[in-house]
Amino acid sequence: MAQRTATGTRARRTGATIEDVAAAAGVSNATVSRAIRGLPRVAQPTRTRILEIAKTLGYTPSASATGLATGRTRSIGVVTSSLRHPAYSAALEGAEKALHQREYSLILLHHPHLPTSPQPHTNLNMLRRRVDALLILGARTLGQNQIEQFIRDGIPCIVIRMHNEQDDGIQIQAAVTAICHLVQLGHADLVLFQDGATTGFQLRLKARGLEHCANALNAAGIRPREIRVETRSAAIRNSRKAFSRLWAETGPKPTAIVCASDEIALGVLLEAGHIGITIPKDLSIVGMDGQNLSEALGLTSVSHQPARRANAGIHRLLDALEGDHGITYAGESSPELVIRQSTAPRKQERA
Amino acid sequence: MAQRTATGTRARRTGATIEDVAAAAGVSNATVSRAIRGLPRVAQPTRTRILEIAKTLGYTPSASATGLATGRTRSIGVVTSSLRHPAYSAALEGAEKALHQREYSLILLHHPHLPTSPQPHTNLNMLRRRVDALLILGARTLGQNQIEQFIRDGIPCIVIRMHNEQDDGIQIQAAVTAICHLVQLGHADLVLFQDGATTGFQLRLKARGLEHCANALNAAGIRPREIRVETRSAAIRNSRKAFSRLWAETGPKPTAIVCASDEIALGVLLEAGHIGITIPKDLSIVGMDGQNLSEALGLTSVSHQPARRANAGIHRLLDALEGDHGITYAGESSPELVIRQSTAPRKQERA
DNA sequence: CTGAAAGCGCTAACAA
DNA sequence: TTGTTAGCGCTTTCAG
Repeated sequence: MAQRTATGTRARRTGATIEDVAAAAGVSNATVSRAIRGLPRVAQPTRTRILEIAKTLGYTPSASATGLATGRTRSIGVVTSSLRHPAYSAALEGAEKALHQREYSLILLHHPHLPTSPQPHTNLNMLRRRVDALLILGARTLGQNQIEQFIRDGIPCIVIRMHNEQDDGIQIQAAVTAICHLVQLGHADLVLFQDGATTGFQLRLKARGLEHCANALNAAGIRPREIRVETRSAAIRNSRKAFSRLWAETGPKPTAIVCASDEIALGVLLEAGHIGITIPKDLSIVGMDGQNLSEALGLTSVSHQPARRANAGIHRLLDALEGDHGITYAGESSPELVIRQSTAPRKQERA
Repeated sequence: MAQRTATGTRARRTGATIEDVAAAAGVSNATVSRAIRGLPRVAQPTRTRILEIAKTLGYTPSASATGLATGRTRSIGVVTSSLRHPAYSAALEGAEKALHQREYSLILLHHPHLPTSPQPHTNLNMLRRRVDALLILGARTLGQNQIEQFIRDGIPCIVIRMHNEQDDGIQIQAAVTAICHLVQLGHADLVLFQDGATTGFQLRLKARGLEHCANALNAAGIRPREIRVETRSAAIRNSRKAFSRLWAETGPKPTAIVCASDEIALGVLLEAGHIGITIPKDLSIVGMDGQNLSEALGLTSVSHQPARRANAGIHRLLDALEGDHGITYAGESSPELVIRQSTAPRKQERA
């Protein structure tokens, strides 16, 4: 029997220990340990008996003890700069699923990055001896130095870039995907409703080494107009206004619009409904990274698949951890187009 | 010096231990332990020196070792049935904040409840010896038996009810709040856009012991009409249709609408815009539990404040844990009305 | 195939 | 004020 009377008052009611199981089964705790974890050197009948007794006693190994003995906590930290943004939630869900499946636990840390003041590594320290590895949601969530610090401490890190960040390596791909879809539908007069922060589309194409893409568009005579929507506050309202203004302009109306976010798309949708424009007959709209909203609205959109990417990230992390090799850098999965009801071929009536 | 060469191959690079600090400071590890944790029986100069050395060495206590020694993991499990729903995200955020502030870590578990098949306590077991307590998001997330099981094991649990559940104890309060607001604005012809699952409003009032409320409404000649919107799929679209149908009816139009969810409100808003109804001049709309969306839309709404409630729940849990007393059952904070731009006094033109 | 024993890093009496 | 010591519950050699 385990001598449950700790050294004083620190007795805390705790479940059965490995010793209880060992005693009940008439074997040593070493054998129980092997049996429970499915390790080889245990006779089949012994194993069966032990497992049964363990179940009867409701035995669950103590994470702390295992952790102390093995040096691994079997838990992974997930650091995110947002819990409200749907894309981050999706990523979190993807990570949770992978972790749960592989029987790791997920330690969540919300670490919003205030643009001002390079806040010190606040309670990131808390993670140091608590997790085996780190999944970081958002490229700007942790500083490069902090990440290197962790890695130096033997904690592997993977960063999942999110689309709403300055670093638009993903966003630009998504825009290209959306445009391709529209061009295939015959649209030529496109306008891009961009997030206020981003720089010119054509410029970004080139910066990303996608000149061929820019050239192709030019060759086809397609030169998307760009409109900046201030999204810091009241994205929806600003988007409505921008669309209203656009539509009031003289000259030919665009036949398709690509929106840099769900909010922007919603604003366009609302105003279009108000003006009496029928979607997608009169106008095609593509949203971006549509989570719940664009599905509910029937909005065609291109998704960055945060859930899938975070999921894959966790698997890479755990593979590295368990295989004792470095992290493998699988190619990021590219944005995926989900076609719903807001896009249609261009009207050919008076072509 | 800590003898870092473990019993064989299990050497895993790990940071400085308490012994390293003790050796460097020329004291025993017991003293270091006291110094670091701010316990009393340490001389001030010694403490200062130790702290400094600890910092230099980058010492962080091992959670496993502390856990094993104290019997408490200093981490709390948060079980949620949804990571996508904004209200759950908000609750998660609230919980995370409280936990972080009190230097606990949050172990996240996603446990969607499939209505079918009473799934066994899957990997809930994983939590058993990993957390000191449990915060459960959603009344239907865990079975009563599972919760009792945990409590029997010495793991305190608190359940945070969420508004989108059958148990509408909160939802009904919210509806009452919304109606009061509208009545004060002079509205008398209200309609409730309800979630498909819920039962009659008046009935629920009575079931909740709110007869006086029902009576007051009757006395004032206010008898809200109720419309069920199927929200299982395409809530927004269904809500649009329902509103469109309502408006096409002959007879007097309602002057205000209470919506049981954001999606429903959005549907109404979209269709109202389409028909050419001006909000709030022609029609007042109140949403529910508006997270990001209703703010962006300028929708007046009543919030269940999941973040605040989860936050408070965590604090109660930790107080109980640290004070070694039971959980105190503070009254749930009631729904809060947030007035934005979608409600206005009833037009008095032809009264 | 099984057991004995030595830790993992920290805490908390108790003694000094 | 500080040190000594005995664990916390589990893993993992190394011997049987």
